[in-house]
Amino acid sequence: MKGKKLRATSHTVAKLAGVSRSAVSRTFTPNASVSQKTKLKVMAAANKLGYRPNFMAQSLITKKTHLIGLIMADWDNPYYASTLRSYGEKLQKEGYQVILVTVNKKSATSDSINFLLQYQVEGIIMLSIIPSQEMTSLCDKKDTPIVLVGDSSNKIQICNVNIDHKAIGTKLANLALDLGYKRIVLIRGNKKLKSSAIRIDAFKKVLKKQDRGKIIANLTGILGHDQGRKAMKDIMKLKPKPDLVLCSSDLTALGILDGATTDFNLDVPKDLAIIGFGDAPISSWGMNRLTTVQLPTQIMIDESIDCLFHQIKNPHNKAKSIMLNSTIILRDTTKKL
Amino acid sequence: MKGKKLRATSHTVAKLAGVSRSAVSRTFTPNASVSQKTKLKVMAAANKLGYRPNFMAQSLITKKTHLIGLIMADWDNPYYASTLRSYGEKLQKEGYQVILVTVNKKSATSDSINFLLQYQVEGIIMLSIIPSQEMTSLCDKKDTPIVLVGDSSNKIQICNVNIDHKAIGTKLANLALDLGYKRIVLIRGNKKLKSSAIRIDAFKKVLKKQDRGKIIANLTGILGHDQGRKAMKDIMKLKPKPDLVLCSSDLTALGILDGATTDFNLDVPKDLAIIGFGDAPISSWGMNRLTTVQLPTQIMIDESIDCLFHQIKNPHNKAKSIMLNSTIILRDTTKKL
DNA sequence: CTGAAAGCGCTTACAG
DNA sequence: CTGAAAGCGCTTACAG
Repeated sequence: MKGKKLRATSHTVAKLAGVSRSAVSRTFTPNASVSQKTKLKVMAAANKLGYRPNFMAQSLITKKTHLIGLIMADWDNPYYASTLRSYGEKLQKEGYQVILVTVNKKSATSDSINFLLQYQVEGIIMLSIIPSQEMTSLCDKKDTPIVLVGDSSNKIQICNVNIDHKAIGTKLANLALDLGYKRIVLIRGNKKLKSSAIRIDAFKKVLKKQDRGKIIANLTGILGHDQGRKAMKDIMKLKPKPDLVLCSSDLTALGILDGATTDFNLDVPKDLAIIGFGDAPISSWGMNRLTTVQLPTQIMIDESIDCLFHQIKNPHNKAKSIMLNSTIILRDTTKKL
Repeated sequence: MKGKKLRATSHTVAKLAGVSRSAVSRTFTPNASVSQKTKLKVMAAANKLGYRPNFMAQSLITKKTHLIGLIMADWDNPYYASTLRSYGEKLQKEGYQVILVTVNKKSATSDSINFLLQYQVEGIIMLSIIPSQEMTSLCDKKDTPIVLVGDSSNKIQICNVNIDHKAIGTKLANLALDLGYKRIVLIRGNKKLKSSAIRIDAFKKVLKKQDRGKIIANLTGILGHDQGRKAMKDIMKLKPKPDLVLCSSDLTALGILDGATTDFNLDVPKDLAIIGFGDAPISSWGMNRLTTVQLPTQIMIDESIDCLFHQIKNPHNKAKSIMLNSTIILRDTTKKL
């Protein structure tokens, strides 16, 4: 007779403790009006039965699920694990749990949002998602706050926390010119990402304005170490030969670096300079020493959470976007100034 | 007058469609008995109102939340992002969503489990968690299946999917001896992890049995690139000097490698050989080329999900643990055979 | 401080 | 195929 023991409910506990269900509920509600005496009785019964309130039932009444949806694409990024961890820890500290939805770029993000809304999440954070109008109107209908981290879209009214890509593009161009680079290759991943487009536009604008330096190739669809290393083969065929490769990700840059040194025996930065983006931990390890752009990751996380909570607490708040500064870290894959 | 529009419920939809709430419910239940005609009416109303069933309310009746809890520690591992992604994708494909709980080693995992149980998760997967009796008895009380991935414990009756650490420890020892290494340093992270303890025991046993080779240091509490690189300084002080460092993680091994080559100008593997564990992507990049142990990561993920679903479907199933084989990958940080 | 009652949004026998 | 009713496990006015 290993019959399934019924799960303890407030009813069971109330019966055992000899009180009403209300009393049980109050015992588990902070600052509710219960006498110490009944509280103790209820606790004893609850412990005996292994009872804890059912959040699902609770949420039906309180309208609070304490659930935040996190939608992530672009998983190839090495610092995504730590980003995710930070979100998890911060959100947990605030008393929220995260429902994680993974999305490959092709799949419909709208479906994920719909799913999350059915779980009555109190807010949604989207990382590296290319936003669409449809997605946001979904959340609008349900009054669920949403914040987009890492890509912007002027067409969409949505709270967006992002790097100031225009500024960093300009900075990068000035650096490249100051260091004397003249034949530049641009490499990035998904060209639909607004962020990199903005950065590159700003970069180009500086070259044009100063009438120095030239972009001899503008490669897209290349992301990660292996694709970078492979792309290096095509880059070697270019003539004139480039003197700088500017990447949209550190991993890609490290692939280029590997290709250049291991496959083609180039001297970096003498024969070819490389600049990454993101300052992944690996980029500063012993032999890599990549010049790159350091992102204020922790600040982005904090700001996006603040932004979300602000919307949760003030439902009729307008979407206020936030722009963050990033810094170029000079290491060994570029010439010294 | 931007009054909050009330969320659509089955009631609202029913009224608009001119049918009963049952009809609405049936429309959203696959294979329920509804006529095409009412279904269409309901759908029209639902779309107009932006209605979708509330999962929380639904779960109260169906006893299904389609939620799986994922508890992770040990986030420093670089392949954790991809592991997480795989879990997410596979689980989503099966119609489940994941609630992610992050845990630092110190914090009480029991609390996380309690939390997840309150959300009525249908199962829990724990990654790199050091299990305790308390945790499992919690799940037991609620009849919630749990599977532990990546660490075992003989004291605990729990479904465990893990590498056969004894076997790989033996293999590693035989390899080390075959390659002629004699003065070996062992490095690992948390010494409470049963897995590495088992591996090391098996390793030692071979040395003892063959009466060859010697462990000249057994370092614990060292995990990740930076700590590895730092540990290399202590290793250099050892005498006699070691000829092999065996690490419990690729990242640590890469730190050792960086320390050896960058900080101490050693020739790897001539002056010092290094073996990692895990075969992280980085380990095979251009300049690293680390000899390491390749783990059947995808199989572990698949097996652990299968194991969980099996328990969900057969509630009275015994916990059957699974042992997986791993393979040594010979690259450039050890001598050739 | 306490309990009976109503109700959150849903599904599921039940009777028609 | 359809609807009225009961009920999932909880909380929250309400009256005492």
